[in-house]
Amino acid sequence: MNTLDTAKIQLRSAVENAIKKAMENGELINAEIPEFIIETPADRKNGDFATNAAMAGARVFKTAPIKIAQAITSNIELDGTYFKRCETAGPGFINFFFSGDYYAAVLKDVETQKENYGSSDFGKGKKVMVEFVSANPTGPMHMGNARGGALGDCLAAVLDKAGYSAYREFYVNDAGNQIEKFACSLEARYLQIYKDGVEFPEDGYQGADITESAQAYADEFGDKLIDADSETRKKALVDYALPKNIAKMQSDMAKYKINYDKWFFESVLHESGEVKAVVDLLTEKGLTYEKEGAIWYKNKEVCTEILLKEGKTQDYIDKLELKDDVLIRQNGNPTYFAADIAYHKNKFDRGFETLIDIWGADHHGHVMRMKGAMNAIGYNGDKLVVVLMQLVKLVSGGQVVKMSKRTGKAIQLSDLLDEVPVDSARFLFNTREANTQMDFDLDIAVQQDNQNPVYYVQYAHARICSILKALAKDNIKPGAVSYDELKLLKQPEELELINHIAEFEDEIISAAKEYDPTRITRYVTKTATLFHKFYNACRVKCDDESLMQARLSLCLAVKTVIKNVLDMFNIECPESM
RNA sequence: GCGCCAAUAGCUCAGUUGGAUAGAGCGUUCGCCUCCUAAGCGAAAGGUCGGGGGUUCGAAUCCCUUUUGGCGCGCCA
Repeated sequence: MNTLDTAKIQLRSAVENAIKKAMENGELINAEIPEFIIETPADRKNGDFATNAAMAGARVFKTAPIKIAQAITSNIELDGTYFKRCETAGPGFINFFFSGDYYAAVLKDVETQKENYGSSDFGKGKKVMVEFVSANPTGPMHMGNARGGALGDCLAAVLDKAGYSAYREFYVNDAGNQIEKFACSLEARYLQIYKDGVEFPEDGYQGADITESAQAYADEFGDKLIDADSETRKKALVDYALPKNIAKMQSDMAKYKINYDKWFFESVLHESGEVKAVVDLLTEKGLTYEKEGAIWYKNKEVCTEILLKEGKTQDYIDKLELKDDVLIRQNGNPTYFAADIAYHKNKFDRGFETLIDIWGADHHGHVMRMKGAMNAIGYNGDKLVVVLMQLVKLVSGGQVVKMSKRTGKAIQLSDLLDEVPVDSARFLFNTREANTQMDFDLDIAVQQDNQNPVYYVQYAHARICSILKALAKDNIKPGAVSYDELKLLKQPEELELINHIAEFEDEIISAAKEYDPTRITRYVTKTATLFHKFYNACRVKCDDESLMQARLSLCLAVKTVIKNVLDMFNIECPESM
């Protein structure tokens, strides 16, 4: 239990006991203790914690909030807690102020836990899979994949820190319709090298990468496929181009410092019969039917049931115009949806308790039917969490950048990594919540200065290291600091910084609960800000040796927090800049 | 047409289960190194929280309605 949580629990029970005591001595009428909250006021001059207990109790106690607040404060016992005093304020808030023991205890926590500070067993070791990026291997990765990569990787890191066992997976769609399209596109581009008037398929992939792959094959193997039959030709081209594309994705992800536990190939699901098996399973459950030569899944029926359970009206459901989905096409090939059901079943069967998918927001229409399908085959759809990610626009000089200056083609992830330092990209993509449209400012990302938040944070760390070095030169080393010495930290900048450090573990847990790693980049940026303020207000190197040791201890705590965040996110944490 | 997401300072965005005078960065203006890294800090200016209703002690936050933008409603993935 961290010090902050301990303090909250102490406070809640102190308030409840005070209410009971006030009822016993007749200052309040007998009633059930109302539900109340304990929160951190926006303005710290209103206390370190505040409760609305008096206002919340106005009705049951049939008394004005201010009078209830007075009854509580006159009966409250704060001895033995991390609080030194309380006061009533405003419309009936009761504000509580930490004692010096609290701040000292926080710093001792950090000192004891070091690289584990911020970690918790909140997740109880549960296995969680984060599947992210999963870009189509028929073409290069784009900006959206860059955002998804940073968000997914850092979300997994946050989950680990919060006590889950996170697993990173990339789903490679190396089968199905898009591979057929890929093949036809490659074939057309290949033939166009040697013949005039070869038509490009209407729904083919237009990208220059297809032309380049066809050309690369031609450069290496010449025109030997011209007279081959189409199937042989397409297979040869795909067998040549697809592994290259996948290898490129793998090297790009490695460059982006993302290490997947597994690259899962869709083709495996087809070869193993899992796709067919899941269709059979749905059929056994009476959830499929044949129509026009295809096998359909009763999506409307399944989703309607879910929505009714959620309390939605039939009228609402009717308006949605839910449709059924094809699982096996007229031509006998399974759809992406069929394979995706099999894939998610496979994930659950591997023992993952929660599946987190990071998808582009353009797939949101797919969420309900996927959860429904999980329910339909006997799993819990609520254990599939889909984090939707809105589009990202690349901006430079206030203008949206659509093309790479260097290549003149659509911006790719590899172009981005050529221009922007990896740490900068990883951090900046984690400054905006997934579900908001985002402008990625190229100008800021390439700057190695104060405008770039990642450098701002790193600078705070380097500054601390510099202080330590400067003091070491004078033979001053951080030593064992006593509680009493730590209580010398009384400046507002010192206390605000310690308050913030105390919230680290809770912040990680909140980020894990909300599947939102972006909270942590904001948290660590605030940590840096508060440190810089402290640095300007208080000198560490000073004549009072006890105070110096206390401040040194605070510096070390900040250093630990920043390092723990940057290490967690796989971002460099330099000792000098 | 129906649905999902968004709208907060000039710009980019925070704002916790409804709480006290709505915040930060950038930009603008003015300050701070004889002293541990000025890649830093302080101050000023900047707001109809898209509009309108409602719920209540109290709303940026919850409900209804409306406007504007992004996205989705395939035998595509």
